[in-house]
This record gives sequence, structure tokens and C-alpha cells, in this order.
Amino acid sequence: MSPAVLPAAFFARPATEVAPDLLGKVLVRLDDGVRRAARIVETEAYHGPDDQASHARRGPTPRAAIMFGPAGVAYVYLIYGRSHCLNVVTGAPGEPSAVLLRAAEPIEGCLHSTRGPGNLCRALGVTRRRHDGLVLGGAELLVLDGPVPDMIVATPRIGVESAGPRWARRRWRFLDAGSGWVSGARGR
DNA sequence: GCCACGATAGTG
DNA sequence: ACTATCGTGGCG
Repeated sequence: MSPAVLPAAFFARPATEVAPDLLGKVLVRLDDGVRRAARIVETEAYHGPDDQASHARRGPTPRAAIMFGPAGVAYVYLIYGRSHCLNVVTGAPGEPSAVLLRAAEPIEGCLHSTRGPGNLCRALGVTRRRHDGLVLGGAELLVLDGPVPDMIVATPRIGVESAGPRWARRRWRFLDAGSGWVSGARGR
């Protein structure tokens, strides 16, 4: 029996619940018949319009509007002019939140390292042009169910210092502590 | 229009 | 520690 595709209802919960629950699940990208897959080992929650680290903090701007929509949709953006980052929209419509997929263990067809959010997108061939706004569970992108990791660790999120201590301090980064594929080679 | 800056990654 | 590289969004 092959693992179930996670339904939209899985994502229609607060990002802080969905983020740890995504650890151990398998991200699949179907690239013109080529299957690329990786087991998710690191995520971050971006929770609501009050979260000053979230792209949704300024309201539904053209880029962030997708986060205000229904759960289970991909939010892909370009950062530093070079790296794409893949999120899954979570929560109820109108409440902007999302989970950033930061690292995974390669399973099949990966083109590059899957450590770090930009690298993960590159490894699976995920881009803003092609995938932003796509419903997960369709012909291009989906997440398969998988066992919960033995040990989950929560830490502060990466690269959000400018949001201020109140938001940077919150432990909304979640790791499969048993995986060697989490990002931050120098323990950051 | 204009421009400062970023949920990064690779090099030194 | 330093910076490449370009889309986004604040501001005028």
C-alpha cells in the first residue's frame, strides 16, 4: 500500500502545528514524468499577519497574497536574486500563514543538495515561475504521508533577526534531530 | 520611477 | 566575514 497524498485538510491548521507535522513526510515533484522526491527534515512556521518575520506582515501585497488564500497551495519566492524558497500555505483563508520547507533527505531524482531552502528547490527543480500558486496534490507537486520522526527539536528560525527579538526568539523552526540533512553546517 | 534590502549559499 | 544578484515593496 503506497503512502497517502496529504489532503488540503492537513494544511488547514495553524502553521505552528503543521510545521512539525511535516517532518518525515515526503515532498514529491513530478518533472515531465521524472519523479524527484525527498523526505522533509526541517521546516519553519510563519504564523499570521502579526508575525513580523513573515512576508504577510505588510498585508496581501502581490507577492504575499497567496498566503492569504486557501491552505495546501505552494508559495514560492525568490530570495537574494538567486535562491527559490518553497512554502506550503496553511491555516484558514484570510489568515495568512505558511510553512517554509528548509531541508530534506534525498530519496529519488534529486539534482543537487537538498540541505537549505534554496538548495532544496534547486534539487527538485522548483521555481517561482512554474510552481507559485500551484495546489499541492496535483500533477506537479505533492506531499506523501510518512512516519513521525523519533526526535523533533524546536529552535529559533534562521535569518529573521531583523524582525526583532520578540519574533526572532520564538522556536518555530522544527528539525528531525536524527537526520544528517538539516541546514546550518556550522550549527547556526 | 527609484532604491534599499532580503525566510540564501558559497567562498575566504 | 563578505557578497552575488534581482524581485519586491516603500516612498515620492
